[in-house]
Amino acid sequence: MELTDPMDQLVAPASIDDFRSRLAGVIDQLPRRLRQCADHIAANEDRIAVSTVADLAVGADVPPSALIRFCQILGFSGFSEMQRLFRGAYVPGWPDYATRLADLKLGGAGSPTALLAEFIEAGRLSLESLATSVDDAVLGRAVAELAAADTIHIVGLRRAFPVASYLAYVFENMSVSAMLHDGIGKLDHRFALRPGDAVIAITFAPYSEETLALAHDAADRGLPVVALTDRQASPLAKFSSAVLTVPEVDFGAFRALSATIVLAMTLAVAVGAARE
Amino acid sequence: MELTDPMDQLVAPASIDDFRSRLAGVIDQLPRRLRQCADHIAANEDRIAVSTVADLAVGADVPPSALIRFCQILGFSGFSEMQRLFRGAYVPGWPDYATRLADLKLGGAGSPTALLAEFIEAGRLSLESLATSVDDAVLGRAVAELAAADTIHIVGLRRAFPVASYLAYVFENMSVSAMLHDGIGKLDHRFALRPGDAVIAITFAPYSEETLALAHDAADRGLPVVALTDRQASPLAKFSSAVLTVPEVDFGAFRALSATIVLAMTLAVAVGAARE
DNA sequence: AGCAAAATAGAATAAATATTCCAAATTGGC
DNA sequence: GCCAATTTGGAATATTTATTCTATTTTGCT
Repeated sequence: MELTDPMDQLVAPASIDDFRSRLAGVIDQLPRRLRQCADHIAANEDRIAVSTVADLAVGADVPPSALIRFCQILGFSGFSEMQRLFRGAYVPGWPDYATRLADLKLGGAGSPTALLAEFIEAGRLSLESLATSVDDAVLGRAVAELAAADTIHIVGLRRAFPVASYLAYVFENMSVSAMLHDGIGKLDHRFALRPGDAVIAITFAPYSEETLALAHDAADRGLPVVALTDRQASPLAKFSSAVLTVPEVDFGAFRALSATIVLAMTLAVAVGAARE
Repeated sequence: MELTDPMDQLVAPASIDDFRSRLAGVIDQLPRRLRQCADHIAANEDRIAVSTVADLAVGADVPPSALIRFCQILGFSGFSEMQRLFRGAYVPGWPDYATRLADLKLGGAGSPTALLAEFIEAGRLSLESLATSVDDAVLGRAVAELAAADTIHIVGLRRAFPVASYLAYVFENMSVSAMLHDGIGKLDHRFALRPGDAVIAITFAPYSEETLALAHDAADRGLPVVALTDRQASPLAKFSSAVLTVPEVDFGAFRALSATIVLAMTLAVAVGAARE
């Protein structure tokens, strides 16, 4: 085979699909060693992002240099470039997103329209990421627990308050007995939480003391606590029976709540439906 | 914090769960920089396997050495060992958003995950149409008017209340003087609205009387009123100086606020930026 | 079988990446 | 407001990892 075919050299595959079709195009005119590379790579596409040349070479049972020649035949400059494609394709857009937003300095932000475009993009990505990250089993458990409860207590302050109030609104519309704790009358937790009730606690870093306290209190009394939070290691996780995490992109101190609101709405509507 | 606690040094976390609980155990006794590492790592667990120290350090906004110290506190010998753990457990999530969404829908009509898929889709559509439907000129005018105001009055009840409270939160964080009218003390409009102030009114069909009344009142006194509503023919349009419409896609009887929240955030951040 | 063209292995080198270390800055206790 | 202890940043270094190069082997052709 002609290794220096100028056609192949010109440009590297720009997407995984591109990569696949290019691989399919050459695979059966490759000599033995390179064929081994192709086979092993094709069979282990999902490990390219996290492997070294040496790892893959051992797997394919070829010397490292063969693997690199193989990458070059596909149009990459070397293994690193191919790996970059696979690393970047995984949850596309996320890697440099936080950085991009961070670069958008508040003072230097362009027109409101440009800002809007950024936030729309952030919201879109958050929703996509929500789709792939939600744990069906946990969501199901959360719905079941809330559906079985007498009264649902909702607590979420500061940044989480809009979500909490939205939940309260939807529950009310569905005639589900719910109580929104807004932290104004701070003493009422202990009297309001009754056996048979359940709690939805919403908080993001920096976690609000009052929210944690109420959730803690409820857990101590054996009530189910559903957590809507930003990560598994959240302090809420310690005393929650179901932890739902929402991957949301921050902008400075601000957080677009698109994904959180959508998840909250799902929870509320599913609970309402389950009660009928 | 004692960095050389012998307990932590002894053995590296053996699993991701182990890692998470160890992280949760130390996270709130870490000093500033290390705390940043912890936050960023926790929020980007899924990228550890495919990132370099430098990448993550940039994301966390710390020097690389801080990140490595952080890994060591968790019990690893360094970053590489931590990465090894995540590479082993790595299962690529791939850009299979579409597939995943389809799977969710298949969860069976009525199941929480099927619902979630529908809401995510509705949210995405709303955001996309927001991008194309916003009138730059109107948005610019709204920002200018609000930026010039002394105090910004925010009114939005029922379904719109989460958006209003979100605006109030963001303004507060940006030290913009704002007042959230929650309809509890209904008499105060007339005394609160002062010359030089401006109003953001948010309402969707069926339009809330109180919101319209406050907006009307403000317009009568010559204050600028920015409307966030669902269509140009909204009753708010009559007495608003800038009408921003949000094309929110309904799913059944329910409306997600994804696009509305994003537009509100843009407004708030742009106003905050313009004030500096 | 003999020759030219292509392919290969592995050692040598280059590049990238991780880690250490210590002077400087910060924090907390008094 | 000072001192001791802790934390931090970044330059220097060590290590790992990728890539190139070339002598050697294999292949395909006559």
